[in-house]
Amino acid sequence: MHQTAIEGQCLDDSKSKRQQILKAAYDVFSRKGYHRATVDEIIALADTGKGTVYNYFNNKEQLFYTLIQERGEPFALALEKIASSNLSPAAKIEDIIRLSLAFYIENVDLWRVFIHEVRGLSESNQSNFTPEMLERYKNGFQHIAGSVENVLSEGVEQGLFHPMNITHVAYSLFSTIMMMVYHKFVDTDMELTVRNIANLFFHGIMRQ
Amino acid sequence: MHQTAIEGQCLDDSKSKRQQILKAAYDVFSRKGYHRATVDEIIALADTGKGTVYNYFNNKEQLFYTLIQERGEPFALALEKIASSNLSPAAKIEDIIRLSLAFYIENVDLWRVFIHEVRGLSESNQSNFTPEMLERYKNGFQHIAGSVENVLSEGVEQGLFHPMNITHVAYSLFSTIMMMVYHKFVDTDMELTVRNIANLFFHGIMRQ
Amino acid sequence: MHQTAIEGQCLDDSKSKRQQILKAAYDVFSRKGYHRATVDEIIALADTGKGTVYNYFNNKEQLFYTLIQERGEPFALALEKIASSNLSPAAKIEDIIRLSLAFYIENVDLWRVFIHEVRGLSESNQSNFTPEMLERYKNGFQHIAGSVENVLSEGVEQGLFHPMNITHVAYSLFSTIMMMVYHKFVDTDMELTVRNIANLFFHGIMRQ
Amino acid sequence: MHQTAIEGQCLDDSKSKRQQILKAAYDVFSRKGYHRATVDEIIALADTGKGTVYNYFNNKEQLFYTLIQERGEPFALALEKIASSNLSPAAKIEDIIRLSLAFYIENVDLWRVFIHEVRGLSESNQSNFTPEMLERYKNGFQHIAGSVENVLSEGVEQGLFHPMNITHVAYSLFSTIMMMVYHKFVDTDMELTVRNIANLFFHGIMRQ
DNA sequence: CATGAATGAGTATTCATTCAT
DNA sequence: GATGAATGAATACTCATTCAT
Repeated sequence: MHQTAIEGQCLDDSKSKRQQILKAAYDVFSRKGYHRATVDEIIALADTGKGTVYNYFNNKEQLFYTLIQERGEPFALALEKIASSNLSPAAKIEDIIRLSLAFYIENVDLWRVFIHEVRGLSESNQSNFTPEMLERYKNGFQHIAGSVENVLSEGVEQGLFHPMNITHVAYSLFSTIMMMVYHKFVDTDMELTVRNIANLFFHGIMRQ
Repeated sequence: MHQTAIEGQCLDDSKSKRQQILKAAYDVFSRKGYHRATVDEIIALADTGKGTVYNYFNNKEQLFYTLIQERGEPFALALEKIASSNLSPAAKIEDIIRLSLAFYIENVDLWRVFIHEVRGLSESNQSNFTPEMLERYKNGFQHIAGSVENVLSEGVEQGLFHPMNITHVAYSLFSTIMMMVYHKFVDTDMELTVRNIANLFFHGIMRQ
Repeated sequence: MHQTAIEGQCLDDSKSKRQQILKAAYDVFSRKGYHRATVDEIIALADTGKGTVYNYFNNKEQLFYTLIQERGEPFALALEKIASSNLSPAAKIEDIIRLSLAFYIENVDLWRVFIHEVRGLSESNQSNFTPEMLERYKNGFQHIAGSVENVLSEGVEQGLFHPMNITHVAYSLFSTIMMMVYHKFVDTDMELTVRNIANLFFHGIMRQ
Repeated sequence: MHQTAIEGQCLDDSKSKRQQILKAAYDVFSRKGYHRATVDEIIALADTGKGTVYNYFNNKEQLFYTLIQERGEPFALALEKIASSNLSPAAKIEDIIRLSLAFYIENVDLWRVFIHEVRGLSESNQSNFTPEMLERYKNGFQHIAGSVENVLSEGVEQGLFHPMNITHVAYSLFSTIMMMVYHKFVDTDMELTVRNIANLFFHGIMRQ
């Protein structure tokens, strides 16, 4: 288990232990869901000792949420960047669809677990999440949906979109995107999928 | 708990035992999710003995899926009835939205659990489900979505709807409906919600 | 593990499971102390399944305190009976010494563990002890010492004993008794030990 | 934590490291008892690294017993000095009571832990204690009690004290002293407590 | 010498399932 | 059929100890 320090990669070694664990945890949580995932399986995959996991994470729950956080934050930031860019609202929506598809394809299993498990974890909070952080997590992609709402709002103001309940519509878009990934409906040509979703979302199914 | 064995009510009793268990199971599974739900809590609520559960159901898993089946089947049948009615495709879609909203409102928690759990079923199949049953469950609302696909198909043929991938669009509709319920976005005036969803689905967000 | 129900002792069987566990727990706790004692060893000795322990007791801690309670209560009652009898104070003291010696000889190891562990268990109270009960336990033999205090008080009032701090003296007597047992100083002729302790306690070491 | 290795203080430093650890260990063992005490907490208090502890002590157990030894030896020596002084037996006893009270007040928590833990040492002897050392420890204050026995013996020979089992009586005295400290019965005016104990010990409770 | 990251043996506890009554 | 006492496999987590730097 102790690395026979042959090569000179020792510098990032300690850093990589944590990364190894996170990577393994991602695998196992995605495949098994939160409850069926066992720490034993994670350490077997991470090729590490059981105690090491608990050196880096307080408990299974925190390991899980660290994973979510590390994966979700860059995505949320990228979304915000699109929303505040100079593109037209319609172009922004297309970009958002494209980015979201890519993100969910990468994280679909973990995200599904997250969306499911985040309920029912409020009380048993021994993790060191501040209540605010927990709230943020509990709202799931609410934070993420915010960016879309801004774009929709912008489009309505410019008279490009119909008046609407922007929150509902934003969530509708995301639910469709997640569903497409979830059911493996995404074409190998992702651009095609982007256009299909955008089309449905922009013009609906009805002729004229 | 101990039946004061007067008489005559035995038939009723044994029948209702099963129903009591299913009702209790619905409550507990909905509130706790599959893994956090315990047989102990279910029998406490059902006011029955632990062994009795195993007289009617092979195991916890089968109890869960029996629940799904008993709740889902009437819904699927009602959908089929709408799909094969004489209404216009658009009117059918509206009826389907209305019916589905009502169904998910009634079953949101259990269904959420179901959608989640059905994934982890492939690997550890110690249950006595035939592969076909499993397949049917794994497809989740596939059966249900079929009815919508038929309506969409009909609309496209009649030139009322744009050409589209009917499967994708059908699932998109359902994902939006479920999301609306899931996030408690449904108005007290349900009819308003029905119209909003139908509007978005028929005409999209874009003006003109 | 399931008893091949040959004989007709089935009636007290369920009762005896609990008793088997308590007996085994007594053995192990006495020998190993609270922390070194393992549930595994207890069940091995009790010839029972691990779950069975948790059917009867909430956790290791409660198992331990149940033991203490079941052993200590009869002793406390017997002491009270002596204290409120018609004997002379001196005769009561002798009876108390005799009874206490017998009790500690029987329970020395468990009691030593108890006296030690009772500190530091106040906070982690997930057991279903009421705070009052816990307080009673925390005070150790305070309850028990009360009976002796009453007898001493009586003797002082009758002018038989010197004025004294009755609490301190009562505890002194018990500490001597426990120490005698603890160090296995008790003669095979217990009556001799009783007289020796009583002599020291009544007249001290100094001539005249 | 990281020594800014200036110089010259290395000798002092390494010496004080050991002392820091012993001091911290005393604190933690006293507060938590042997089992609940963790090496992690000790090093946090000692402001040192985990490995350092194992440079100076073979293991947790030896750290504990080193502590006992370093604290107990000066006390034992002081007792011997009193015993072999020119004072009268009664005056020696009073001095011994005074000294012992002071010692136990200072070390009550650690000593309580020690008295308790010394029992569980026989079975699992993976420590590097020689059997003789172990025996010495197991006898607890036997070494200490020896001094009192000598004084008692002296008093009996001089016809000042009743004939008695000197070992039992010596232990009785110590058990009372320890109990007084243990239960925080010691007056702020310690001299009063000394006199009370001496009185009880010399003359007993009975009038005449 | 000092350090602390890595380790894994050891443990309490849970809970689905069985089976004798 | 109904029951629930008994069961033990499964699992998260702790913490003393090691060893490469």
